[in-house]
Amino acid sequence: MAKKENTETKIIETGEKLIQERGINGFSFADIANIVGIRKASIHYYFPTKTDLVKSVLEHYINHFFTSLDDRCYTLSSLEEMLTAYTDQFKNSLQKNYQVCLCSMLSMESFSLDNELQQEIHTFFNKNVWWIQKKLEEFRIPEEQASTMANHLFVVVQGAQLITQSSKDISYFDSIVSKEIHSIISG
Amino acid sequence: MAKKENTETKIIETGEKLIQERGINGFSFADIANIVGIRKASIHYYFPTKTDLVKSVLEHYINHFFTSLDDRCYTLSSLEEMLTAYTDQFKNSLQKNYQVCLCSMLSMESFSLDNELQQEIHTFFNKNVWWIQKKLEEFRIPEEQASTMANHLFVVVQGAQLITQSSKDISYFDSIVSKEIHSIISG
DNA sequence: ACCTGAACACCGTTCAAGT
DNA sequence: ACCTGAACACCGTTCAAGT
Repeated sequence: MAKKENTETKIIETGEKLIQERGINGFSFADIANIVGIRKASIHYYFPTKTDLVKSVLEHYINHFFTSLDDRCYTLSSLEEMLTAYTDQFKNSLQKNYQVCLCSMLSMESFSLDNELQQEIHTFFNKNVWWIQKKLEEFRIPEEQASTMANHLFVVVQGAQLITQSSKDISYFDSIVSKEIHSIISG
Repeated sequence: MAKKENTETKIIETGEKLIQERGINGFSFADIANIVGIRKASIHYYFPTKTDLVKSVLEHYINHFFTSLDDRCYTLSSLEEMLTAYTDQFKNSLQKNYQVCLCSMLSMESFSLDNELQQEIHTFFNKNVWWIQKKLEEFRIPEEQASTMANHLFVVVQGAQLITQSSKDISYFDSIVSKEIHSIISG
């Protein structure tokens, strides 16, 4: 499937990058306009309000997140590899100018979000925990234990991301996350 | 020591509350001016720029954080009580309109911060881990183990805070944090 | 010492006008 | 269908002017 590089797609991809780096209130339509090469008024033709843009960016992000994760896991066989593939989704973001998971950033800015958006982020978080738990159960870990472990790994990833923002030290993220994965594998 | 309720203090306290709720780019000087009861231009007499205000707010927050924590622990005897006193600092914030730790919010917005501010937040985080580690060592936990546990508890608290922002469910914060404290006490 | 209105370049948003 | 300049009320910041 060829990538459609139309204006709308360029706006969404630019918005995604800017939100992950700066947050919803940390960039302007003028920033997007400069990067995409149009005037800021033109953005409103595709997205009447900033909220509309955020909704499209969120949909694009969530879809890509799980698609690429499942694609990656299809080639893997061990639980450790699959959990690492999961946490690498976040590590790869951090390696792109310390970008954080889109939903992590939006979650901290929930005051600026309407109820629908807050609900979608909450659902994404639940889907994350659910995804990890199902993987653990595939490898014969009992449901209750798998649920606790999944919640725990997810929380650790979120916290490690947040701390990396000020430390700018990705090796701290690596160390804390791999310790967590190891404790799941061996425990 | 009587509390000096002058204009400067009111601006700092209002700024602190607004940053913890909305983030640095989620409120305006007009918001502060309305609450404090002055015109927005007057704020610049005390704080020439928004960065200057954030620096004062940060200093006020960090000082109060460790002072009230140590005051609290002075009356406690068990490790579990002291660790709970630590995590209650964050829980108490969440109970005030889902306010997050000031430095957690600022850390996610590090793009909008100068190097000095980023460094101060990093230092606050290190002080947190250090504080937990010292408490564990006071209760005869060996240094290396105490360091790992301290880092882990801190990361879990940060992640749980972030998730609470979109779930608006403080009992999730409670559950994940108390599970962590219990695993330290019994492990 | 403390406060203010007016001005500046910016922001998101609207809209009538262009192709 | 797609883009734009101009206008609106807002934003942080500056400054000359008030007490």
